[in-house]
Amino acid sequence: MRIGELARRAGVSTRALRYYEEQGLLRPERRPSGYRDYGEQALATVRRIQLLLSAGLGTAVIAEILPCVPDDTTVLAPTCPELLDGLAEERARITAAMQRLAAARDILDSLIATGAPDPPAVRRDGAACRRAGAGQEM
DNA sequence: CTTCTAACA
DNA sequence: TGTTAGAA
Repeated sequence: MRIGELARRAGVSTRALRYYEEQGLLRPERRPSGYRDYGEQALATVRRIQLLLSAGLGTAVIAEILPCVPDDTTVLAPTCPELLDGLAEERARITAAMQRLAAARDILDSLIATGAPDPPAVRRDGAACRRAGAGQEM
């Protein structure tokens, strides 16, 4: 199948499919026309890539994991031991990130609790108060 | 009409 | 990632 069909069936953009290829996650064949030609198994592969991406893994890690997984598996079957170690490390990174975010939230909580603007927000410089968080990209 | 590459937002 | 130009 060509890229458009795979994109529709997998629910991803053609842009993503070309990107996965660039990252070494997919290796479609080429037709004489230069068009990419994907096999049926590509659909399962893309689904696995999506699953791993949603697990927070980077394309580099996924590129290592994919070849360890049997093509016929619905999702991810029990895999190689060294792979499990890598996944455990990823889990640890997520745990660490959660703790950093929790710490950041605690600081914001204290700032919010402290600044009860009963006496209307008065600023000596008379400048306008900007809304905190504006332009935050999350 | 579909895809390709490359590049910009 | 989305999008787009220009070519096939």
